[in-house]
Amino acid sequence: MPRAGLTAAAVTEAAAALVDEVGFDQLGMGLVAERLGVKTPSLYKHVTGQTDLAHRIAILAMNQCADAIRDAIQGRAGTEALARGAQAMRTFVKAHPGRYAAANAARPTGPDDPLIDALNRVVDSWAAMLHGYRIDPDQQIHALRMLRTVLHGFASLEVAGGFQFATDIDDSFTWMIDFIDHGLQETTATPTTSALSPAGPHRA
Amino acid sequence: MPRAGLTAAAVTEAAAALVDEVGFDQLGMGLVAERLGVKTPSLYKHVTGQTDLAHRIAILAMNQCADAIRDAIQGRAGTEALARGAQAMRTFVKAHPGRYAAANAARPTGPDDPLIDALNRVVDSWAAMLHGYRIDPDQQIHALRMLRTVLHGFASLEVAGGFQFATDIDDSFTWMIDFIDHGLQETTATPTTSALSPAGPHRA
DNA sequence: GTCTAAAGCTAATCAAATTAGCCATACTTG
DNA sequence: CAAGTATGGCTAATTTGATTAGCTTTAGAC
Repeated sequence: MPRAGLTAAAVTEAAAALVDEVGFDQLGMGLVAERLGVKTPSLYKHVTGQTDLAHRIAILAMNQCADAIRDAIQGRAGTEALARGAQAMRTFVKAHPGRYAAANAARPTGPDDPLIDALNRVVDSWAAMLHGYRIDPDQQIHALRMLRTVLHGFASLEVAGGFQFATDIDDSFTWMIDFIDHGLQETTATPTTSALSPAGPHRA
Repeated sequence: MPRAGLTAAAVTEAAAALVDEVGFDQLGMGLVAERLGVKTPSLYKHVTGQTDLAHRIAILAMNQCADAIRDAIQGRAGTEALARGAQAMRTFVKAHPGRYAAANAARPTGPDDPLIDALNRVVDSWAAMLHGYRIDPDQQIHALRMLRTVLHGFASLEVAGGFQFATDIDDSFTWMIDFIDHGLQETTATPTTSALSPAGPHRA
């Protein structure tokens, strides 16, 4: 009986492709093994178990996502970087819903978990996109978190089928990014009244 | 041996309390039964299985969430309604992370699934909050989706521990809501350039 | 006071992940 | 090139947890 020549990376890739097709909640060792033309226990020679496998999918996903965003915003800044980066993110998630779900479910196992690096790569991309705007340093962190929130929230809702039967999701997405873009351009502008804090707008 | 006097609702409540404590991914029939002082198979007299139970938790969660928001925005409108509704949402999710996760994982089983009503109740609350702003009818849907995106995204990231070790999450949240509020107030104002669409700002 | 539907229980079944232990393969080294 | 060894993959066994079968007893209806 010939050997399959598997590796941890190969198993992870196969599993990632699987969850993109059938959904992350359908991940199973049996399905992965079948897809690789191998018996289930063989997988344990490459990954320690299903938990480990899911974790590896998450790391793969975040690194691929970070790559996609980096490529999209190459050299651009401000409005254009925001628009392209956001679109790249959304495109990635739509193409790979399963591995994105895996990434959402994953939790770092320790301080030196490679998942942390992968997540940071994505966040760094968002931060790079914000550099084009003249944002008060005190507000940088808030703007960055808003960006994460919006992009993650949209991707998450879309993958989960939250926007049911709607055909104009694309319009809503571009509208939303426009909204953010305009707001960011005015973040350093004249103060008005604040919704939650009596002090003023966009305080830190 | 006396009877426990269970009911589908009681089982669901117990399970919801459980997942809020140990996390939705730790939901198990055994743990729920133990908490109710009953043997595992007894639960099947009230729910058809673990899938059904998770679904019921989701419905409970969304209805409770909708109630909390409704109470928070009682009679208010515009900026104030936005601020209070958003806070109510976040407070609920922080207090009940497990059932919120259940709601995220749930998917309607059909057109008359009560989960749909529950979800709609929440969305209706967001819509009510927007009524205070003078938003172009064509843009209402986009603004509503943005609101969903932001509130879900923030709650989701926070529950998942996405903002690690940060102490000023509250500040970021209020900042973000302020940002949205200001943008919404200007949505009907003078046009500028658009990030993604050549036509103009905030188009439908 | 019986009678019946439903609640809980024990015991059995099933599915899926995981572990144990065996054998063949493919490098490695003399 | 042959022998040695670590590793990949397999079959068989174990474990855990959900689910089902079938029995027994309770609690409300008549």
